[in-house]
Amino acid sequence: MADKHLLREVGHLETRCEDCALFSLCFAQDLSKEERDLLNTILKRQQPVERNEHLYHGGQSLKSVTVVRSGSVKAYQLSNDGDEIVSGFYLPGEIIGLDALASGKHPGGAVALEDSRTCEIPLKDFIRMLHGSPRLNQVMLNLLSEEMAETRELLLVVGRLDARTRVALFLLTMSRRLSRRNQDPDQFRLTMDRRDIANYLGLTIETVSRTLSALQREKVIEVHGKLVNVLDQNRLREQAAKTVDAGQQRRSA
Amino acid sequence: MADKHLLREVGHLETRCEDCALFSLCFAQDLSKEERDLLNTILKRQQPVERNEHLYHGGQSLKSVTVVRSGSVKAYQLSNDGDEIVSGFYLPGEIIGLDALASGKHPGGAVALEDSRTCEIPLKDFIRMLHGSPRLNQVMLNLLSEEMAETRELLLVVGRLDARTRVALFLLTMSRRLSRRNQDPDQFRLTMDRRDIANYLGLTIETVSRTLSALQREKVIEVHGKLVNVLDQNRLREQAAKTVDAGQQRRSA
DNA sequence: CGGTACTTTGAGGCGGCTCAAGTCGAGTGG
DNA sequence: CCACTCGACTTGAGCCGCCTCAAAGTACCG
Repeated sequence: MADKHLLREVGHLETRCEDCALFSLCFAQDLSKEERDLLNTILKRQQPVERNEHLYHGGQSLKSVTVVRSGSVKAYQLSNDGDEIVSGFYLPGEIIGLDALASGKHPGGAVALEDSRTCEIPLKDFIRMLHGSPRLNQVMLNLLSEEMAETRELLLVVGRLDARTRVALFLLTMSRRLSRRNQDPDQFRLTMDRRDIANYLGLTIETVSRTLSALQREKVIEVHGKLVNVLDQNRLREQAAKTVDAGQQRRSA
Repeated sequence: MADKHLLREVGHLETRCEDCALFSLCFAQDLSKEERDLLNTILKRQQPVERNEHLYHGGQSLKSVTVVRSGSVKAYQLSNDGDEIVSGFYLPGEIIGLDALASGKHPGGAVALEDSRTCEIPLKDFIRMLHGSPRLNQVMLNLLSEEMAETRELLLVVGRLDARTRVALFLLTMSRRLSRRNQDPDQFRLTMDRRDIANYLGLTIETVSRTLSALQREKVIEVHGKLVNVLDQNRLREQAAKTVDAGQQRRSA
């Protein structure tokens, strides 16, 4: 705990956004030089979050705009009956909790999947920046509608694709996102457990596990717990592209 | 066609936003008086759209911000394999195609489900207003994140609930939305066909039909083609609230 | 009225859920 | 360092809901 507070202080002293390794992935790159200078003075960098620690809870009011600096974060909502619905996973460079921008209240919660760090802009400062910068507004609208597109994509995946396709798509997406962060696209560690994956994909734990095993049997991937080794990108892509057609579902259209 | 052009002209002459019957449902109510005065001068009112006519196609660039004035509209996206994915239905007072605000290009298309009318703000004018009005920015962010919340809701519905619950929720939602527009919440006409409903809910036509029939057999509703008569709001709500638990799915959480 | 598109209804099969045992792996205490 | 434990993951058997395929019924429009 003492450590933590120490680190929070140290954060201020760190690099400027322009020098951050994640700059090319961060929304800060879309700002003008002046805006970034301002940002550099107010940004609280490298805030540590422990594994399983909440960044915020559902219903809580938005305190700051948060970018994942390292580690990974799970976002979820609660259904009417209190079930957790995993709505997304966030990797370094991505902004968390944008959906609270409008109402000022987080519709769901966010938890660190591993020890992580974040950069935070206090809401007050952020709002002030928003008022002064049409460009920042544009950037935010962009981010929101990007996330919108992603959610729509997930809608398609979760509602209409068979289990094998969902899992394949999940692996591919993770691979792609991780590789943009300088990790090996063919060998990575999933930071979330099977429960979270299943929940995210709208499947059961058992089905996810079985599907992973099947893909391994077919030498498309290798799995050892959270470690994934993609043996055959192409065939994995095929699985993901089958989109529908096979199993059930299709008609419509 | 001649008629149509005539009407487009006449549109300009109509009422001001403040006098519109839909004012309380329209985003215009959130603007300041000055902003609204400006809006009144640039808004193209009551643009007619024929049944099955497209408001825009996927990939097309955003020409104007559009509010449904009367009738109803279906929004859809195309999946990789060209399947239609119905992403929403829009009723009078609702804004269409906001998800194109960021990129400037519509990710999907929109078609009128019946002869309808719209109010349109040419994009140029709208952008100009955005630059001059932090408030309008806020309103837009609000609308976008509202739509985000809705899509997330749909995600839950489509991915995790059984057919009966999905259909019940759909009916309830339509009922609620229509009643806010001064229509009888217990007796209404669905403007979309079974195919669209099924697609929207991630089900097949047959399943939707069977479910409606079942609800009718149980005297919860009465259906005659597109006409729906809710006989027992409470029991319909029960069906929708069962959320999961019954059939399959649940675990997670 | 005949055609076409939409809707309903039925029979059957399959994917994924449920329930129920394992197996594995990391952390703990003897 | 090993035995133990507890949670995470895997695997299997069986069942159920929804999809598929097929055909009949119904409404709308020329």
